[in-house]
Amino acid sequence: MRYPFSEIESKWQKYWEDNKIYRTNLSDTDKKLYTLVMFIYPSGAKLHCGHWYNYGPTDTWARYKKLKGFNVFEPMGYDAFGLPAENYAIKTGIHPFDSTITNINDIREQLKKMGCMYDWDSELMTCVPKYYKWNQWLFLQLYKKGLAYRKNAPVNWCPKDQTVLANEQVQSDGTCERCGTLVIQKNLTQWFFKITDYAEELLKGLNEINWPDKTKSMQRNWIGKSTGTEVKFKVDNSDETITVFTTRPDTLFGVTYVVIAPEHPLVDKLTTPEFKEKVASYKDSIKSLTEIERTSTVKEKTGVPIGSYAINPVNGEKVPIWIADYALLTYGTGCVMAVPAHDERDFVFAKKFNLPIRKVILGGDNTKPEDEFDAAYTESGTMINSGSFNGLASNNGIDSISDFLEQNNLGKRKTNFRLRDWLISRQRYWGTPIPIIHCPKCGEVPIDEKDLPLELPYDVEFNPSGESPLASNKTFMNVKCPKCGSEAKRDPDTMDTFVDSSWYYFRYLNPDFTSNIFDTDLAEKWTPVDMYVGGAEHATMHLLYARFIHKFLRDLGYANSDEPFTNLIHQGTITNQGAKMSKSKGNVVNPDKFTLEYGSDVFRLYLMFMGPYELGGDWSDKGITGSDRFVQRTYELFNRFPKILERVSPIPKYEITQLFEEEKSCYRKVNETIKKLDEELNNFRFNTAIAAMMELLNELTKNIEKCNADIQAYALVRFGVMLGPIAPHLAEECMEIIGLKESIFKNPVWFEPDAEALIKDSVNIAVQINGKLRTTIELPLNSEQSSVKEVVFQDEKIIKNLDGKQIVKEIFVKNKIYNIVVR
RNA sequence: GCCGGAGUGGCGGAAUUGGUAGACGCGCUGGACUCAAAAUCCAGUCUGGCUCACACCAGGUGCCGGUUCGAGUCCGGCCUUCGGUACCA
Repeated sequence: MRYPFSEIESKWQKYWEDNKIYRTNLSDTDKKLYTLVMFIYPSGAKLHCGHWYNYGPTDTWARYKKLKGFNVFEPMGYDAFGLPAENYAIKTGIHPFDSTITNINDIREQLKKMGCMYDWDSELMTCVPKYYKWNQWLFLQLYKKGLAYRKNAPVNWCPKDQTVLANEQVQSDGTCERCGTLVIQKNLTQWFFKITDYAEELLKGLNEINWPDKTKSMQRNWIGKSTGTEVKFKVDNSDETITVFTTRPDTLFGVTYVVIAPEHPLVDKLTTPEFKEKVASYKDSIKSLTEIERTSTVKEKTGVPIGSYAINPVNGEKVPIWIADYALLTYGTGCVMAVPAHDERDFVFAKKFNLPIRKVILGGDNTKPEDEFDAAYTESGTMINSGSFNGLASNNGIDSISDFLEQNNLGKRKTNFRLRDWLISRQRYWGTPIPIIHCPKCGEVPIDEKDLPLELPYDVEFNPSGESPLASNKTFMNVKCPKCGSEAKRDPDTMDTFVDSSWYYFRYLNPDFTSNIFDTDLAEKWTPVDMYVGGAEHATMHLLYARFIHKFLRDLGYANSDEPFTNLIHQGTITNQGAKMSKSKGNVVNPDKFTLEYGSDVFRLYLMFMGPYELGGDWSDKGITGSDRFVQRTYELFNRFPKILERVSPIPKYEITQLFEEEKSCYRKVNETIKKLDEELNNFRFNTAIAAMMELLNELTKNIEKCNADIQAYALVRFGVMLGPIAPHLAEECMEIIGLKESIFKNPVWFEPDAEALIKDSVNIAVQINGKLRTTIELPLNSEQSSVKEVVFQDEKIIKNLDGKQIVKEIFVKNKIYNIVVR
């Protein structure tokens, strides 16, 4: 009979739900295991293959741990605020709240049909006041500590989505992470979270977590710590001082000009009258360029001198001051000392504008002071042309010159980070309102915590106008100042949705908690998250923000750990014809097609069997029949032994030497599979785990009929339990068929392999001549060299191959090879 | 440019510390069952040579070189490809 997946899957899903099999007892923290997947964005596109690939295998891991006796907590929820719902509303007129709730209801049904062991009592969504109230609370705590602040700054603006974006949300080609539109720069007053205060700790903490190296290194690069020295250059005929940041103070004597970012406030002050016009027109010319064009490494560098001169603090030399597009206002001091001889960018610039190049380091191929360069020498070496520092190794020169500068108050050591503060305001409707009132008299006034939540009004004109939709809602905007009572305005912006996701894992523990952001008693016991699984695309966004907020909450006394996610795994990306699946490309594969035809166990199995989990791969449904056949054959196998457990009770261990051949073969394979599966599942190697199960099925199909009933029961029970994580519905059904009375997930059990069954009595030894395989011989396990040798030299093929040759050496590796080296 | 991952049959992919390359699955070929088909089951399937067949021989893990008795695995130099990043002083 064909496996009736549809009835059976709904039967067990109902059973699991009715019996609350997956309700986690959070008060039992012995062997607690918090397994989490990145929560789902409830778009109209519903569950796609990528979600399945994330959730299915992770649930297999969670179920495996559950059977191993862990108290597993595996929740699911909805990252429900965000742009797509609002864009959908603009297009269709359907309110974001309504479409989001509809989508959530649909997606919940889809999720339940996947058959994951989610604790549905812990479900949460971010778009409801009982959740986002705590975003506002969190904002206020950050505000109190000076970590939430407003400033006017050049920001990334997406013309299509009509909102600002964080640096992290702008892709490397300068386009919007969400919609792919080219991002432009705008000066706006925006809210920031001061993540930079935690830069050093965010960097150090990476050493303490078990995350993919790639992700850690991406975060390291993103944080971009750089240690160097700030050097003060006096300006000739002026009281102003230019402070530059350099990582190479050892090249200070090689400075031949100084560059300031064109937008730097000093530029106007230092431009001499005769250069005013040139400078103004240069600034105009780069204004029209986007940040990306301006900072493109391909583009030729441009710049103009501004007429004044800076004085090198170590040698008193006057060098011209330039403005150039390659100096960035947002990094360091916005001013650069240029050393063309030892910096690539300065070199190219100096060549182009005929500025002097002075060598101060010798080393490598660069051995003669008078030789001309065709490229900058950026390595270390011996210092020359550097006054009293001549002859010093430049590596030491870094310290010596820094010391000199600090002692003479000409500069100081400084650490810079590439990381910028997190821009969190968005000029959009569908998000958390910012709990600040702007009073003409008192300025920024935070809302009193007891007045939270500040609810997002339902009736809002959300067509994009470049202004926050909330601004047009008078009843929302107009408010009395809580401090002085005068007419004031609310902040019209909403928060970046990454604020929602930066602490949601705490909230799952009790999503209905009302007296605080989350239940801190539970949080202390259950966080950090033990295993977090989600896409690598969040490496420098969500995964960085969550670490920051976690540390902040810890500092408030709300968490007792330093990091939110102890272990992290990224599932690979499933592509279609080489391209990322996306609605706009029209290459999205709908999982329903397969779950309706084969059932969710088969689909889950197939996704896991495709290849290594972290690699992903290109979608193809070619092999899904293989997973289907595995399920069919398994079902048939169990149906051959109905209620066998009511007739016999296998003992935990059999003496393998007492079994006859087929029994021995089944018994051994069962125990080998337990061992293999244990290792593979534990390490997210689902493809090889399933291969092992297929091997076991092949073995049992072939030999189980010939075994005694107690061995049959022994094998089937183990096979069924191992099936539990990888095909849960099928496993429950199979176990019921053979007479188990209760769900294996209600009374979790996992079998240990019988060590004696894993020891083979004979092994194949490869016999090689000069490393080339000539034959294999079967011998008892652990045969010594002398006895192996005896057999080897009686072998016809070996005798033939050795004919006329001189034996130089023989190499023997026990149970593996016997290699004869000849001449 | 820089950082990281990946290159193995027709395809997805397996291979402990270097020790029998191609597990498992798909597909394909042949056979059984069937009036026939589907499904299922059995056998074969890295390439080339030779053979009725078994056997046997040679070659083979992106390319070139090296270390070693022995390299898919280690080392050096490339090529292709997929991610990330973009003048960060």
